[in-house]
Amino acid sequence: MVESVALDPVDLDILRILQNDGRTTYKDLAAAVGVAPSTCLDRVTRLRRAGVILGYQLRIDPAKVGRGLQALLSVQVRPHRRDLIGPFVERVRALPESRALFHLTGPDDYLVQVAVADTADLQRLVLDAFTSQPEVARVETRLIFQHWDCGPLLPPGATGQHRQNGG
Amino acid sequence: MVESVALDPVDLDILRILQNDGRTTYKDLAAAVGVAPSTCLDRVTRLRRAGVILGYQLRIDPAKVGRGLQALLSVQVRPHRRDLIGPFVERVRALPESRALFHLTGPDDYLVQVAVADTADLQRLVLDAFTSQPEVARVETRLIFQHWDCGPLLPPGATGQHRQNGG
DNA sequence: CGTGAAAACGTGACGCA
DNA sequence: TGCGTCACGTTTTCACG
Repeated sequence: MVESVALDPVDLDILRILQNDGRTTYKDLAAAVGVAPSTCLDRVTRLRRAGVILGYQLRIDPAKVGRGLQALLSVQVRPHRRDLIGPFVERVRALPESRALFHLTGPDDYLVQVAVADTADLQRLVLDAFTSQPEVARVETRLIFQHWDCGPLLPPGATGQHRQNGG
Repeated sequence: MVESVALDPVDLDILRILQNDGRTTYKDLAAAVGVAPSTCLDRVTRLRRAGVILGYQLRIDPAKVGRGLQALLSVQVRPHRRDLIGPFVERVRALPESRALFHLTGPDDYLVQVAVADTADLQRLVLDAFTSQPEVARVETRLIFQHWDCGPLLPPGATGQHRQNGG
């Protein structure tokens, strides 16, 4: 089990700011959280080594790059055995249309978020990459009308409320 | 109206690299795509103004900040009227546990991805923030065993027109 | 779109509470 | 032990060809 890392209020502030703008300079970061730039650098380096910070990612508007339609595919993989679901997961992850993949409890084993050009492109994807596969028992397609990325993962005002469990 | 922007191979290369590491320096970017650093800066500035680049975001390991459990909530909002779904969306977006929110076709109107500490926390969230609301007709909770963020949004080898028949 | 220069920044070493 | 001050190498960024 992954365990929580002890995070100072300073760490939380840094994470919160970097979530809104990952290219914030250490100088601005330092001014915002009230410490020296070198301290910020030290904190960020430590957070990255601790695995709290996984990376910095660019957010792109899918519609602007010819992927104006998004959908969710609920997929049943039957039989649900390791030797089948492993390759299935890898194949789905390798699709350029895939954006996210969830392994879930419940009757629908997997949920795949895909971004395509249009409905014809979606049909092609479902037929060619999913229903044509022998291990795929069922696919249910739902279009995404609208999609919101919710705010920062850290609670906005919880500087210090975080459980700093010693073990 | 959202429209695809004409993207050079250079633009696509830049986007692809920045998606893997949003803090890549313009110098490294320039060396990777084969243009001058100032040109890279110009391209990125233009892409940001065109709305292709939405922002730079830090990726954080939820488990490391006390959010080791994730779930998907399928929510029916009835009646499905604007005056009800507007506030519902805003309320869900404001929850610190919310990570993403989808408005979908099909019987389940909304899908909410949440990150919580444990099952007790999840139960509290479902009861207090969802089933207690009058407009929420039904909530179905599915735990997320595993979650994959899929590769770059741009097709890996499509240096050219982004409208390309993949095979 | 590339070149070059100036300003700003990242990034360590060192000293202090 | 952790933080701040300082200095240097690098990067960003702009005007110009």
